[in-house]
Formats: sequence, C-alpha cells, structure tokens
Amino acid sequence: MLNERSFSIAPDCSDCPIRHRAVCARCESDELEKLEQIKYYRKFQAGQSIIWAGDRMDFVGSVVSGIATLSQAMEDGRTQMVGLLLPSDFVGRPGRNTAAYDVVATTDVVMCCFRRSPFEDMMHRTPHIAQRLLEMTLDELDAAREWMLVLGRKTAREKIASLLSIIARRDATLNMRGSGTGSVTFNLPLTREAMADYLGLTLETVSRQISALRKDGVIELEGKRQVTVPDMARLMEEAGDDADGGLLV
Amino acid sequence: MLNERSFSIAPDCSDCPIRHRAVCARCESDELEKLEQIKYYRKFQAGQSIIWAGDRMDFVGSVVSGIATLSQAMEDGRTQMVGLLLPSDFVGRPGRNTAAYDVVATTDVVMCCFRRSPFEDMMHRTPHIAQRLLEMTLDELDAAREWMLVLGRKTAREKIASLLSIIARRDATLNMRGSGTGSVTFNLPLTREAMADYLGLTLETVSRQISALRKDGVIELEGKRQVTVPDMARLMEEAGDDADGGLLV
DNA sequence: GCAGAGCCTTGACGCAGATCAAAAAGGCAA
DNA sequence: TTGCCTTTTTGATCTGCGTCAAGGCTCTGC
Repeated sequence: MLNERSFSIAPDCSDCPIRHRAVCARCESDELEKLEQIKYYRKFQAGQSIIWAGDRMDFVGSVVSGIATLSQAMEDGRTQMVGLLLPSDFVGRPGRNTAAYDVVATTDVVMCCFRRSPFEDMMHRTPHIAQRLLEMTLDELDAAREWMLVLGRKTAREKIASLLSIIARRDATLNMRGSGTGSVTFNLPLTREAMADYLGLTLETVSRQISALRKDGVIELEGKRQVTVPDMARLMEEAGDDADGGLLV
Repeated sequence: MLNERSFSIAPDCSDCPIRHRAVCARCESDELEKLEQIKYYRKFQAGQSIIWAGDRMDFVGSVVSGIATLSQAMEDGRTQMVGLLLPSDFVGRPGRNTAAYDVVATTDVVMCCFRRSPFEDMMHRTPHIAQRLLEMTLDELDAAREWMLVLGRKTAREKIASLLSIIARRDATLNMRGSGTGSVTFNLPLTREAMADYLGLTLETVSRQISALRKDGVIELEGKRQVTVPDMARLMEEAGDDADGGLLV
C-alpha cells in the first residue's frame, strides 16, 4: 500500500512528501543533513495506539502519511478529540517528558521521529526549526480556538457541516486542487464515533445529521465514507460561517 | 487605583511585575534595554474594547495588570470566549497583520506594547524572545485543548466547577499562596454573561448552577463576586477532574 | 429620598440532542 | 454460500439546558 511505498522509497529528506510543510520546512540543506542523522521512521497500523496520555514520551516527530487523532478522556469514559493530525503535523512537545493526550492512528500511519533530547539540542542551535515550530503552534492554536466556537455555540447540524468543510478544505490544500466554491469529493477518514468525539455529540446524532444533510442535498454519499459536496458555499452557510472563509485552519 | 500606580511607578522593566513571566522573561539585561527603547504603555478602562476582530493590528504586547477576554462572534450574535488574558499573557500574533479575535478589557487594563515590525525584527535577532513565545504558545494550546474537553463533554454543573477551579488556581499561582486542597477565596472577575460566553451556556444556566453549588456547600458567596471554596478537592471532583490536578493551565 | 440602569435570580415551559433499543448494511473468513 | 462481527441507521422516549418572562438587588445620579 501507499504508506509502505513512501516508507521504503523515500527515507531521503529531499524526496520527503512533507519536506516543505513540516518542522523542517525552513531548514537549509546542511541543517537537513544533521536532522537526517538523528531521524528514524515508525509505522503504525490503523486502529493502533501511538501514545497513551501520561506515558513517558522520549520522542517527537511528524506525521508523514496517514491520519491520527489527538484526544482526551475523562475517568468515566467520556472522550473529546482535541486535534486531527494530518501529514506534516507535529507530535509531542519539546521540553515535556510525558504525553498530555492519547494519540491513535486512524489509518495506517508513518511517522518521522527524533529522540527528544537530540532534537531539543538541535532546536536550540537551529533557529529555523524553532521558528517553524512556533509558526505551526500558532496555527494550531488558531485552529483550536476556532474549534472552541464550534463546540460551544454551534448546533449539531452546524457542527457536522463545520467538520465536513474543514476536511474538504484540508484535503483540497493537501492535494493542491482549487478550493473554490465548486464541487468537491473526498474520503471521510473518520468513523461516526470518531466524528462524534470530535464534535461533542453522540454517534447517533452524527448519523442522523449526516442523513439530514444528504436528504437536503447539501452532500452526496457514495458508500459510507465517500462524500461529495456539490456546492461548497452552501455547505459553509450550513456551518454558520460566512461563505468567504471564516475558518483559518 | 492599583493600575494607575503600576503604570506611573514602574515604567522600568526591572521593576515590572510581569518581568519573569511575560515574553521578555528570558531576556538578558542588554536585550531588555533594547526592548525598553521600543515599548510603550497603553491603558484601557473596564468594558472598553482593545481590539476588534478583523482590524489592522500594528502592535503586539503583554497584559501588565487587569483582565481581558479574547472572543469570537458569529454573524447572528452567538459569542464564544476563547481565552482569558491575565497579567503576563501576550496579545497579537507576530507575522499577522489583522486581529483574529475581539479583545475586551474586563477590568481596567494596562498593556506593555511594541509596534509590530520593530518587535518582529527584534524577535528574529533575539532567540530568547522567540523561545519564550514558543513556550507560552504551547501552554496556551494546552489550555485551549483542555477547554475543548470542557465545552464538548462536560455538563453545565461541571463546566461551572471547572471555570471556578481554573480561576482559583490561577489566582493562587499569581499570588503565590499555597494551591493545595484547603480553603481558597478569590474575586470572580467575570459577569454571569461573560462566564456563559466562556462556557458555552446561557447566563440563566450559569446563575442556576452557581446557586446550586452554593446550596450544596461546594462554594460560598460574599456578594456576587467574592467566592470562597472551602474544599478545593471537592470542587475538582465536581469539575469531573481527578483531585490530583488534571488540568495543565 | 426616588428613579433608572445594570446585573442577577428564579420560575414555567419547550425542544435539541441524549439515551435506550433494535434492525440493517457491509466486510471478511471459512 | 453461511455466519459472525463491526459499523451505521432509524425509531421511541427522556431530560438538561435554552427560551421567555417577571421580579429583586445594588449602585449612581438627582
């Protein structure tokens, strides 16, 4: 499968699919060489847990391919997803040695990892890495805040529409298609339960609202996971954002 | 009042009350001198708007004293608070020239400001500033994610208890009192409406739940704003966190 | 003193979404 | 093909919180 191929064909940073979006994006070739010496790849199967909250974290890294989720659980089992990790997203926090969240591979995942202390040393000596990490962290903070509005103030239908429009847009930018207001098709990488955990809903409500959006012609489904949005502007109206792009993700 | 005093008495960085918590915390004295040359103070009255979302932002800065809120509004007026700015918190994003959120002074506020481009230049030349900003941003990201759990999965009663325990703890660390499990008293800096905007509730529900917590002996009120928590561990149970400190704020 | 403006509390009622329950739809192995 | 398991859909009912409405408390200015 694709993951396996990118794993074996491109251990070389210059061929890396996330070369210009990950923490290393700003690095010059000499800096990249040093990173190359301390990096190693890890693979995880769909459904496998990558990190448990509270565990000792002795590495940090970037998602190279696949999708993972970041989530928090309460003792009684209630779960809230707090981030969706797509290719190029960074995992782990320099300077902290235990994981704050559970990280689970949703699809097969390949990660490019660095042992924590060599990475931290390198970060202190290489402003390009720290600069990029700051930029990425600021982006994530914006995304988290945007999501707080979704969780706190939107209705179930608006929540679903928000999630779909975020995935559609991320997909569009990753695949460099035009992200205009026309028709878009993408693959839903999440189960109904994972969507519920992201949206602060139950899986039944997710299912009902997706059915409702389909009935109303806002989306079309091919199987359970293939989604077509005939009119992105319409979807964004349903999400409660103005059509010219409220979200900054 | 206090704000006025700190404004007129301490324009000198070495006397600054937030000297070792703000963006400048890591700066050496020579770096501090340079910052001192480009800084200026601004004061805002309680209730006054500091920044409107979408406005051009030509400064960044730190809250020196007072409390401000960061919030987002939908077109139909629904509002979600996405951050609470306490002394030492940073406002604005280097590299971005329009504000993403509304910032409103809840109490009288004094800010230590820098025009954006000199600050950005300085940041590039001074790793100590960028390092500290990264650290602060990572902390804020953790706080935002913790808050997503509150918004997405907690009941109204748990939400109120969570907010009170966060304020109690922040207050305790700011004032360097022991933050153990004993009795704590603090001043609630927010109106019921602001609390509702933070928690994704209505102000009526906030009022009802506070009354309920008081009736159940979890908190005691002196007037509307002075809160005493006889037993912090009890409050944290009510918040749904385990008593040994789930939140990282 | 009184009037007015903010802010807060409390009550009555309705509804969006949770909960409980069951059946349908795929997917996969033998 | 059959049977089992996971995921999803759909239905019926319940409930926590929102909505609407009225009234109380506190402060300020006259």
